[in-house]
Amino acid sequence: MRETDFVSGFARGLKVIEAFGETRQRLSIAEAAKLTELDRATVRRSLLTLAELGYADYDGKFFTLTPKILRLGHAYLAATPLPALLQPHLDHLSEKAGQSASASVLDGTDIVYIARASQRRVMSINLTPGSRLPAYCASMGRVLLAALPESEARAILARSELKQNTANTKTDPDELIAEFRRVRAEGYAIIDQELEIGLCSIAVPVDSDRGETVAAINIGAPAALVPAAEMKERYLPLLKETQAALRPLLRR
Amino acid sequence: MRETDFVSGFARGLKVIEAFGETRQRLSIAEAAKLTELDRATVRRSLLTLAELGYADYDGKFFTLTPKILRLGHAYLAATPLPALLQPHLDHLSEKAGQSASASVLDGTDIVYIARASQRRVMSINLTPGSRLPAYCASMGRVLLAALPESEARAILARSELKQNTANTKTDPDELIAEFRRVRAEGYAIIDQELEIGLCSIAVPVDSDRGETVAAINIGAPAALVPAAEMKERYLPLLKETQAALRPLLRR
DNA sequence: GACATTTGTTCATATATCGCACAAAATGAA
DNA sequence: TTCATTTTGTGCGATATATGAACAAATGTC
Repeated sequence: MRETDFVSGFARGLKVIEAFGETRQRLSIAEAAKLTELDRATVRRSLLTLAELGYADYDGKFFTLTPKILRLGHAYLAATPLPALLQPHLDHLSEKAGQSASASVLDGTDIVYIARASQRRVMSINLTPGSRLPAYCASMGRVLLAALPESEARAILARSELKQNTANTKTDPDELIAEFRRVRAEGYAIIDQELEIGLCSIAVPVDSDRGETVAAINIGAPAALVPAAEMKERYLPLLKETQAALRPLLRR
Repeated sequence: MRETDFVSGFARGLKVIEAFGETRQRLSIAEAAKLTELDRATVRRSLLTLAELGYADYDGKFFTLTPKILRLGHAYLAATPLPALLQPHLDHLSEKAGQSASASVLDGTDIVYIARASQRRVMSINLTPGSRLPAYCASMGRVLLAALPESEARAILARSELKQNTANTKTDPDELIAEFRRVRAEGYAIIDQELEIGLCSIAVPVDSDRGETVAAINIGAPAALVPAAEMKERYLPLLKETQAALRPLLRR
């Protein structure tokens, strides 16, 4: 790609949108400039552009994103066949298991939820399509990382912030790589309260008919109800069933 | 705003992202140019920029969005307190009613779902945060339009594609405006299979402590289980209860 | 209230992007 | 195959944007 095939004003604007997040619903020009490491004048122009287009509101001091910004992410969810294809299977899976079922794909060091059928809330955080979790400590993340060449998985771990979320959280890269090998060999990953106390989950890969892993699906359950030791016998058969049902549908 | 406070390259890029949607998961440069009415060279640069940043994949012929694009919409969902604040109330509402409960806001002629607690699937389409429905034929849409000055509501109707989805769908602007008056007076809207055969829903506004309508919440139910005539007595008290609980939480 | 900081805005100019026109390549029909 | 049509890639002049400094305004501190 040539130098001139890159629209830096566009790239800068996207960076500004991403500066909003978590606890940052309102950003001043200076704050956004600091977060994006762009010039204040540049950020100001991007924010005013967003406001002009209705993607942001501006009260003269702070900018906030408007729901119109959801059109952008929705373009993906509506445009990609995968979420729509997975959804009915997750519904079925969730009903049979009596627990929440989700599907996700990898984006950098995170997994991104692309579909979900929730039974009840067991996590402190609310997961919806678009939600992100660190891959290294999520069951679907383990499955997705295990599907990569080991060098790539290691590179992603190197870029990850390996936080000790709970006493159970594995944070040693070598230990994680070993776990990926086990996941590859046995075809599933189980997380026992590594992300959040009280939450267990089990995941399997979703493979296309060519054998490429295109996503992961999981079932999450409260540890109080379903001890980690029981996750496998209770849910793995259901997950495998769903996996098998999906495979012929995924032509690549 | 001055002419030079607008980054047209950014605006053009956002338009390109929105060109993806519904049945358009893969776009060639020429297709995207047609949809956006932008110059091919411009669209090409925007698409290559998206690809370079990892927001899109490019196989040399077609571009597809990647899940990274969800970061943009997620910036809103994570940044805005409203969805997180509503979610537990929707969970509670949904459990008490035994039906799906949702919350939405207005974006142009559409309502946009910002939170949802689903019990089981009753609609043919899958609704998640970011999903959009035409406002004129959705219960939450009626509530949100009713909250606007009548001239504004009429302007939105004029821009809407008033489609006859079912035999029940109201499409006459005057009839709709009259219905908005009733909604304002009585404080709720009921939809009896106007969007989809077999689906009823009832919605109320979510008002801030200053009395501004900031969102709408609803309960949807299969018409076979809950006839429209029963929606009010069964669910309106629950909705009103939730509405009252939310009001003091919404400081503006 | 006065001072020091931070923030927002403007401006001139160097730089990058746009859209056109044309070239090259791919596609499809006969 | 050939030819027509469509699609994609590229060079260039005209136009729009980014930059960083300077200034103005607002904010915070003592």
